[in-house]
Order: sequence, then C-alpha cells, then structure tokens
Amino acid sequence: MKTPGPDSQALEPVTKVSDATMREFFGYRMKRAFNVVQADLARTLKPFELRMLTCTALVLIVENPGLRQAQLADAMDMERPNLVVLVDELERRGLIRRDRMPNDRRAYALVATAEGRELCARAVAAVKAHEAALLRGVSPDLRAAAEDALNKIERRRPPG
Amino acid sequence: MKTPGPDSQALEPVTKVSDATMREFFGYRMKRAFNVVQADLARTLKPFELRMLTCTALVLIVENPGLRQAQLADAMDMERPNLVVLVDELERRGLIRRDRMPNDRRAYALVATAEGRELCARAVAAVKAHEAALLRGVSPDLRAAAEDALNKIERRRPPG
DNA sequence: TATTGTTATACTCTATAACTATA
DNA sequence: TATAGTTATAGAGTATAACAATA
Repeated sequence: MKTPGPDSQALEPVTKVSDATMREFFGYRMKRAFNVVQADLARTLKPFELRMLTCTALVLIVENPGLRQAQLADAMDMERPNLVVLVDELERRGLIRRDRMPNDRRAYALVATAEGRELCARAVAAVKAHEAALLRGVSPDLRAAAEDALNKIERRRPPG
Repeated sequence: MKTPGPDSQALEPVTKVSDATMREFFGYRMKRAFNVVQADLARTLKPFELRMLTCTALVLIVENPGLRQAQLADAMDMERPNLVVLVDELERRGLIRRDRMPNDRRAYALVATAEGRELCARAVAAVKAHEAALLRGVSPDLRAAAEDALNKIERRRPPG
C-alpha cells in the first residue's frame, strides 16, 4: 500500500527563499559578508591592476624588505608553488626584484622597487578609503568587536 | 653622481615578518579568519561527501521545497551556470530531484529526497557541533557583535 | 522579446608531487 | 639528507557569452 510521500506532493511555487537554517552558521554569514568585502576590494584594486593576493604580497614585501619567498608564503598562509606566479607577476611589472641572498644562494631576497613602493602606497590609501565607505554604518565599537572575534577565530586553527 | 638608493642596500635577513599594514584592513582579517572557518567546515563536511556550496544548496532545497534553480542561484549569490554542476552532483547522488514545474515547463522545481533530507540533517548537526568547538573562546556577546557587523556589511553591497 | 536552464570557456585560487640547485 | 624555489597538474570557485526550449 503505497501512499504518496512528501516527495510526490504537489508543491506551491516558492515566493520567498528562506535561509534560516544556514543563517545559524557563523561560517555562512562570514562567507556572505566576505563576498561583499572581496568584491569591493577587487573593484578598488582594479585601477592599480592588483588583486587581493598580489596587493597583499606587494605590501608585505614593502614592509619586510629582503624576506624570502618561503617566509612570504608562510605569512600569506599559502603554498610555496602558488606564490611563485604572484612573485613572477610583480617582478615582471617591475614592482619588485628577486635578489640572490649572498649567504644562501638557494633563496631570494624580495625587495620592492621605487615604483613598487609608490604603487603600494597609492593602493593602500585607496583600499583604506573604500573600506571606510564600506564600513560606514558599522560603529567603531562594533568593528572593534568584530575584529576581536575574527582574530580569536584566526588564532584558533584546526581544532581536532 | 649615482649613490646607492634603498633598492641596492645590503639587507639583513628578515627574522619576523610583519603584516602591520595589512592588519589595518578589515578585509585582510576577514580573509584570514574565513580561511580557518572554511578549512574547518571542509573537514567537517568531508565524511558526508559535501562541500560548503553543495551543503548550502542542499540545505536551501530542503528548507524551500520546490524552488527553482534561478531562485537558488540568487539566494546563494552565484551565477546560474555555476549552479548547474552543483545541482547535477546532488541529483546524481540521489539527494534531490529536478521536477518539471507544471505551469512553467522551462523551470525545475527542486525537491530533496528522503535520503537528501536525512543527510542534510546529519550534516547540519555536525557543522553546528564543529562551529561550537571552533567558536569556544568567543563569548556569546562577542559572537553576536561580530554577526551584527557581518550582517551590516553584507547588506551594504557595492558602494559606488 | 524575455526567461530557464544549459554548454562552453576562461580566469583565479588552492593543493600535491616531483624536480633543480644549493646547503 | 634537507631546504628554496620551481614546474606541472588537478580541483574548486567564479564570471561571461551564447544557445535551445518555453513563456
């Protein structure tokens, strides 16, 4: 005796899509907010022909002249092979140089050129301005709380 | 008269990499924290052979039986072509069905199967538990503040 | 004409194994 | 033997144009 289960019910069309279940997850809210931030950042960096990753690499090289690629990859939480293309791109554009380290000829000392430092400064200023616009409506207290929470999560790393 | 500029200085090796400039950006902190959350989520969903996107799609279909692919894509903030492969995957595994809509034969009414609903419930429970573990150390007040900030950012969308 | 789902394509980000040259 | 950088490759996520079927 086979009665129609819920799978074979006639359905009325969905008018408003609910994501109540997903909204209980912090990760879901983070992803949605991050998508907005990331899209805004991409648009902001486009005039400089930078992306989030290339901009981050450039900033870190400017701030830490002489660091090795392995150090940069570690700081950016990415694998060494994936960093190579980013560094290639920045070098090809004349924004950074790969200098051989005198005492360890396997490694490169990454240094920004004058042009790289100048572009970096302009990009950082633009991002700062766009973030201020994006975060207007979020009070300083609330932003500080959010950053506190994000830092705590970041430092948590894989918990079993 | 060409004196050595800062580019050609001898550099002492970098011992500790500083990201002070990047840390001023909310987007940078978000990305770093999101990477941790995303990695944890991926590990949590692996036993169910789900990823963040397939899990989200499944949850939304379970919660909104009969919704169209275009509605689902809109709810997930993704392009229609990219959703097709996700829905293909869920359908191939027998977790959802694509029913033709009676009044609009262009569209599909997406419905979860019994198996899909059961897997969904187990996955949601697992994610809930893992998030609780990941967020232990973040007080409820702080978490609420962070979610408030994330929601405000999400609702902001592209600001010129 | 416009819309739904689809195909094809391309770009970005990520992850792993294996190689080279140095140490 | 171990490490720094590299190559090659593959899997995901994302974005756009163009198409067939239907409205």
